[in-house]
Amino acid sequence: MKLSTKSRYGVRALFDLAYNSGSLPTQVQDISRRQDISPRYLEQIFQNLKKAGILTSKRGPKGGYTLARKPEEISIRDILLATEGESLFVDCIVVGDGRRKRKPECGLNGCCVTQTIWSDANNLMTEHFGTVTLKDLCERAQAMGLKREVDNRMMYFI
Amino acid sequence: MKLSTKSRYGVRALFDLAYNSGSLPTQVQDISRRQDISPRYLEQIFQNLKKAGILTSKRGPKGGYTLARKPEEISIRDILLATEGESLFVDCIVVGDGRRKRKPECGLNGCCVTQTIWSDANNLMTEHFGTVTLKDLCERAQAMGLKREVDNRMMYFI
DNA sequence: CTTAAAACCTACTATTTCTGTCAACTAAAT
DNA sequence: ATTTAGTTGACAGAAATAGTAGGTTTTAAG
Repeated sequence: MKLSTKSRYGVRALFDLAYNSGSLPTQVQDISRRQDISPRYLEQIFQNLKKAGILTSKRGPKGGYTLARKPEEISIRDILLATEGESLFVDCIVVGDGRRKRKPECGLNGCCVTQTIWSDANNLMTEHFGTVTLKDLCERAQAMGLKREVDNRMMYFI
Repeated sequence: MKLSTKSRYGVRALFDLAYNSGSLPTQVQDISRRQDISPRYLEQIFQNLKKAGILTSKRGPKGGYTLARKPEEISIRDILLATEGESLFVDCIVVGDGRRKRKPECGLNGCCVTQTIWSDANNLMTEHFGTVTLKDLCERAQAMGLKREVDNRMMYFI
């Protein structure tokens, strides 16, 4: 069980957005270049993140994407929810409000012992990822001495 | 990111072994029947678990598989290590003694901020799964009132 | 010694998921 | 009007997963 690239790229891209962007929207191609992710593919990922309410977009010249909330209000959990779905590990557990049912998968639904382990693990991870935000990532990056890219659109105004 | 069936079946099968077996070896076909897993597929999974030192086997008539250690000495972590490999979540982190290198995956090796999150999560899960053993599963099963199957090989001796 | 029951090994196939590309379309700014 | 950039849905190649199959070896029992 590995995270899909949608999750890994998604987190990287959102971090990039939080770390390198000012108040202006950032284009997919810039993030794509900095993070070395196929721009077309990144567009797809960003669509999901937009649907999930993590990103907002602006079309046209000088358009691009912006974080919908402040970095400290976007957790890894939020991102994974958009890219991986409700439950990590297995599909056969019912999570949250239980509106969406999952495929039963095995006949022993409800009385399956192993289900409880995956459910516990899922809760643990959800809780953990809920406490890590984009702001934390930015702080780590700064502590590691990661360079911010100068916004080259500013050049025109100098 | 979902667990592979090898992991889920593996845990189920080992639990079954711990819960339903006496001192005699248990055949793949019995576990397969009780847990509704394809016997041929289960054989493959058991080979890995044997290589990992979790199972021992005996060939020939009245042969089968036995747990290599006591149920309280086999953790979910041990099982996942055999079925999923060293690291959950991502491949680009170096775990353990570092003898086995992973594919770099991204150019930013070593100075990647997001890598640290997956690494943290991996450690957390490893720690957690390390504390849950087959014995715990058996206790949960008993608490849930799960019936043990009578070993029908005993019938002949009545 | 023969037979049969079981694990063991290797290869193959089908299915699904992942990853990425393409083309046509729509909206916004100049 | 034109250009820039996001939107959408379809689609294709690659890789991983899941499961099947045939044959071999070991061993207990008759």
